[in-house]
Parts: sequence; structure tokens; C-alpha cells
Amino acid sequence: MQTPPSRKEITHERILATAARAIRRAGFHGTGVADLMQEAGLTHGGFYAHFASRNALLAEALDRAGKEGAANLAKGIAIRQARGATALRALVESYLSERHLASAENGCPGAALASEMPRQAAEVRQAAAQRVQSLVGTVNRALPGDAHADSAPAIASQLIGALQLARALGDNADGRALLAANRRTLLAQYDTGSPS
Amino acid sequence: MQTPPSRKEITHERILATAARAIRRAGFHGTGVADLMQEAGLTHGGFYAHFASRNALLAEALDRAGKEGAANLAKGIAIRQARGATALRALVESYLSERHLASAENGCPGAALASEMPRQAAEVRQAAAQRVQSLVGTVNRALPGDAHADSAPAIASQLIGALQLARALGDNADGRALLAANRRTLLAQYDTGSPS
DNA sequence: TGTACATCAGTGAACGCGCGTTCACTGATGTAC
DNA sequence: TGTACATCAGTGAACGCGCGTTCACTGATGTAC
Repeated sequence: MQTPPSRKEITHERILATAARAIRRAGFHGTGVADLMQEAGLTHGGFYAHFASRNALLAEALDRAGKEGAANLAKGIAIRQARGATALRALVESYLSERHLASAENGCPGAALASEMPRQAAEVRQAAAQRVQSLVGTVNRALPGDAHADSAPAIASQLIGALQLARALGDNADGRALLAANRRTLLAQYDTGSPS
Repeated sequence: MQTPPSRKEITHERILATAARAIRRAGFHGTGVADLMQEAGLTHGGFYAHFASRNALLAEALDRAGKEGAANLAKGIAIRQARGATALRALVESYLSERHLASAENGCPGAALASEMPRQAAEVRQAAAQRVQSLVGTVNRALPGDAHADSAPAIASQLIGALQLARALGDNADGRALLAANRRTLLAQYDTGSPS
């Protein structure tokens, strides 16, 4: 049995949750200390009582966003599996859903931030590498045990790329068509043996 | 026969070429007017004689970067086709080359900037959508005439996603392994009928 | 070919603004007796 | 239970800095005669 969180821990948690959303909405560069603290209902001066620096926050927030995105994805997968979908189909349809296209803020930080990662501070890039490995692992767990070792990284790449290209086209007919083409292709290639 | 470019046109061209490299290296947010002009050998004051605003420059630079990236890709494809590779194999091996992994500055702006696109001004996003369509078109031209209509957008997504994940992992063994897995998967799926 | 002048590309100082970070302070919380 | 005091989370003003943009000016280019 753990001790209840202190007042400071509760606030820290609130800043972190706010930041995890902010980076996916506005990007690393678009997430400023003052705006963030205001969104969390605080003034900017208190920030440095909670984090060593802005970069330290970004690294922590990326980690948090990854876990939150993974949890949301797991929820979507569970619903689809309960309806009879295979693990792989449930993953593809959840990740490449129109819901995920529209709401980057609650989705996978990889899709929302991937191209900014290489330009971040070392501590952020380290968190980024972990998030990538984690996504590949999630895909791997949705594949049958005898799947080729290349399949998980390849599928993870396509998932992330598809969402990003669709978002670059916009949340419109073009974007949704690109998303749908990716869903069909992935299911045809990796879900052939299963009942639909 | 066209008139030779004026002094101003030559300078404009130099700023644009510098910017096309800068956005792929430093991102949209990381490309500032003063730094850019200095890199082009000018002072920042003259910028607004050439571009209406920073956003106007970013849109033009993205366009330029896309054309330059496409030209570089075409070069890599031509070399590999001359050595007997199929069009698709030449495309996959060029796009997912370790050279492209290492030098984002001269490569595809989609891979370098995709996740920043949705957060840009309307004029930049419009240029971004065109670049995406252009990449899908390039992939389509490398596919046999009877290929499924979904293949080009799916392959384009995987190409962009693979390069971004590899770069997020870093230009190291992990990044190169992810790249290689994507190459093998794509070739096994779309280049089966061809001689190696 | 040479001089006088108009054009115009590029300079550099200045602007208002927002950023990340620091710090002296306030006021609420919690402990000691 | 009540008072006195120490702790500590959060406030808000201030810092130096770099940003995008403007503008009066300079000096080179090119045209007119």
C-alpha cells in the first residue's frame, strides 16, 4: 500500500499530463513553458520547482505521451478483438482509424512528432528511441508467433508513415483515402488467413 | 531563348536553395530569417525584398526541397536500373539507402518534415499536400501497370515512415537494422517476380 | 568614350514581442508543544 | 484544542536573448546623352 500523493506530486502530474497533450498538439517547438503552465492552471514561475529544464520536461512528456497513446491503442484493439477481429486486424484498424487521424493530441506521439525527434536534445532523443522500440514491440505481439522478424518493424513504419502522410494531406477525403488504402494493403498482406 | 537571370534573381535563387537545405536540416521552426540570410552570405534586412514573409519562404522552400529530393532520388534510381535492378527495387534501395538515412539535408522533405506539416500556415500545408501526391506518383510510376491502386500510397507511407523511425533511432546499428528490415519486406512483397 | 543621373539590391540599426530561466516573496500547510 | 513557528508550493516581476519585420540609408549598376 503506497502513501497518497503529496500536493506537489499531484501538481507535477497535472503539468506532465498537460505537456503530454501539448507536445502532440503543438510539437516540441510549439510547447512553451509559460503557455503550458497557464494551461495547467499555474503561473510560469513555479515550473522549475518541478522540472530541471524545459528539455527535461519534454523527455518526460514524450515518455508519458507514449504510454498514454499505447493505452488508448490497447483500448481500441480490445474492443475490436471482442467483436471477433484478429489481433493484427484490430491493431491496424485502431491505429489507422479516422479517430486517430483527427485527434493527434491523444494518439501516438511517434506519428505526431517523428520528424522532430532527431533535432531534439539527447535526453529527448533517448526517450524517442524507447518509444519506437515500444511500438515495434506492440506490433510484434499482434503478429502470429511464426511471423518473419522483419514484419514488425516494417508494419510499424507503414503505420506511422500512413498517419503522417494522411495528416499532411489534411483531415479530408484525400487524407482518409490514403489511410484506407494503407488499411486494405496491410490486411491483405498480413491478415489473409483469418476470417473477416 | 530566355533572358539571363538578373542579379536579384540570382540572389533570390541562392536564398531559396539555402532555405531548402535549412528546413530539412533544422525543421521549419528551426529555420530563422537571420541565420538563413547569413548562411546565404547576406544580411537579414534584405530578406523582405525577396519574400513577402517567412511563411511565404517556407512554402517556396518546401516546394524546392521536394523537387531537389525527387531529382536526387531519380539519380539513385537511374544508377541502380543501369545495373539491372527493376524500377521498384531501384526505388526502394535508393529511398531506403544508408546515404538517405544520414543526409536528411539533401533528401526527401517528407521524411525530414512530415510531422511538422499539419502545424504550418495554410500556404505551407498546401505545398506539403502537393509533395505527398508527388511522392505517391513517383512510387506509382515504379510499379508495373497492373499493380493494385492501393500499392503506391501504401509503399509511399512505408518508405517515409521507415526513414523517420530509423532517424529517430539514430544513424547507428538500430536505425540501419530497421531500414534493412523495411527494404527486405518491400522487395519480398512487390519485387518477387523479378531477377535479383 | 565619358560624364550625370536614376534605379535598385543590399545594409544595419531599430521596433515590439515572446521565450527560458531566476529569484525574492507570499500565503497556505503541517508540525511541536 | 489551541497557539507559534517552520516548511514549502506557488506567485509575479525581472533578466538577457533572439525572433520576425520595418525602414532610412549606402553604394553599386545601368541608362541617357
